[in-house]
Amino acid sequence: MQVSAAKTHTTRDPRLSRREAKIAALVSEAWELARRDGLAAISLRDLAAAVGLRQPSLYVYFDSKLALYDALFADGYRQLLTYLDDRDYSGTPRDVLVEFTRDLITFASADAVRYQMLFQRPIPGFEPTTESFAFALEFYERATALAGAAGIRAQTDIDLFAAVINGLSHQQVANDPGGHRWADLADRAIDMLLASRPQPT
Amino acid sequence: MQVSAAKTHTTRDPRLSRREAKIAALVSEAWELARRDGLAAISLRDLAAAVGLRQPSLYVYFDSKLALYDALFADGYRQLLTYLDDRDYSGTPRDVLVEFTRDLITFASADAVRYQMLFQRPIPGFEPTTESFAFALEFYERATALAGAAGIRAQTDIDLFAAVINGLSHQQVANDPGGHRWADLADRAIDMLLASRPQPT
DNA sequence: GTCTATACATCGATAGAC
DNA sequence: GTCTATCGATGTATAGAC
Repeated sequence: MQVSAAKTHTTRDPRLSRREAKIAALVSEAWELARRDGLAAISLRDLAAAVGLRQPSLYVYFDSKLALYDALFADGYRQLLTYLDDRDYSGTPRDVLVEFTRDLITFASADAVRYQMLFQRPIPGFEPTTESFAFALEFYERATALAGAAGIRAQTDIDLFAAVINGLSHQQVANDPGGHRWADLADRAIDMLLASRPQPT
Repeated sequence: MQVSAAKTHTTRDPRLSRREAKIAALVSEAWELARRDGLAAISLRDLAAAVGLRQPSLYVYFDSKLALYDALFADGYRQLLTYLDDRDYSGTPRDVLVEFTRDLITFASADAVRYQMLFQRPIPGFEPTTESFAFALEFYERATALAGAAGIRAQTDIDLFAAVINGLSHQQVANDPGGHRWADLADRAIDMLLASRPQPT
């Protein structure tokens, strides 16, 4: 958990990789602070202190506070994609979709603040950059691909699917953080979604 | 919209009611500011200026900023309950539940910030007082009563119902504010929920 | 109830030395 | 790349006159 990479690609340049390691440490500490005080309440002074720097030194690594949020956004989605990579989905498309749903709820439930950042956008004035948003798109493509394989293809079907996944995750995070009360409803939820399609495949 | 009452009961004392009118105006202006800058970014200076006061004068009406948030929380639920009161639900329990769901999504969609305050709790450190939370409980009782009448009574059924309603509202607010793309899915959502119960009534 | 004045903390960001 | 020093803004809250 919380393992992060500052960039997608690796590099051999020792100067660059040291910089990236520092950025990764800053991002990791920022998650820590956000879990303690809330995302919006992260203070650059606290963050700097947590890694043994003074606050102005952070501007070497982030142009602004919004740039830090952008790094968190990208990092969160990178964590999500890695988490999904590490799972191997087997079985019928229906079973795969159930597993995927359960995993997603579990991932959300493991870190409320991260869930907030990825799916609720609670920072007024923050919009992810195109680069960071690409990770979000990658996730949505994977999700719709799995749903499509199980027969959820019409736009209204996808809308309803998205709403149910989102609702389950939210209830899990808000009312039973770290638990699995709503994650356990994943199979029922998928079955009812599949059964509700106007014209079955 | 945004019509608010500072207290549930009315009073004949002209001094008290003037005070209440002022509080209501402050709450209404606070919603306005929150829609502009976000809930967490409400500034007491701005709020005071918006009603022709100086910032310290607000402390005559609210003991602290959290007290203002508490007033907003209570006001939002009062708006929701009033909104539901004004609708007359007729037909089968299933039809009533569909209407209720649609209304809820519409209400949420009409004001993203209000939705945030009532259902997402985005202010770190803010917890509603028992008095204000009573309005929330009143709402949840009405919702579970309507769901129960349609046959949603088991805890897992209620959990799934809550997740679906919540997910539909969230998607509506986040992706189509003011629209009805997810509100239109209410009847399908209710039917699939009713059909998914392990043991039908 | 409203005001002025102010205390006091915290914040993001910049300038410039080293 | 890191630092000290500091700016300028903003924030909540209180004291005390009127």
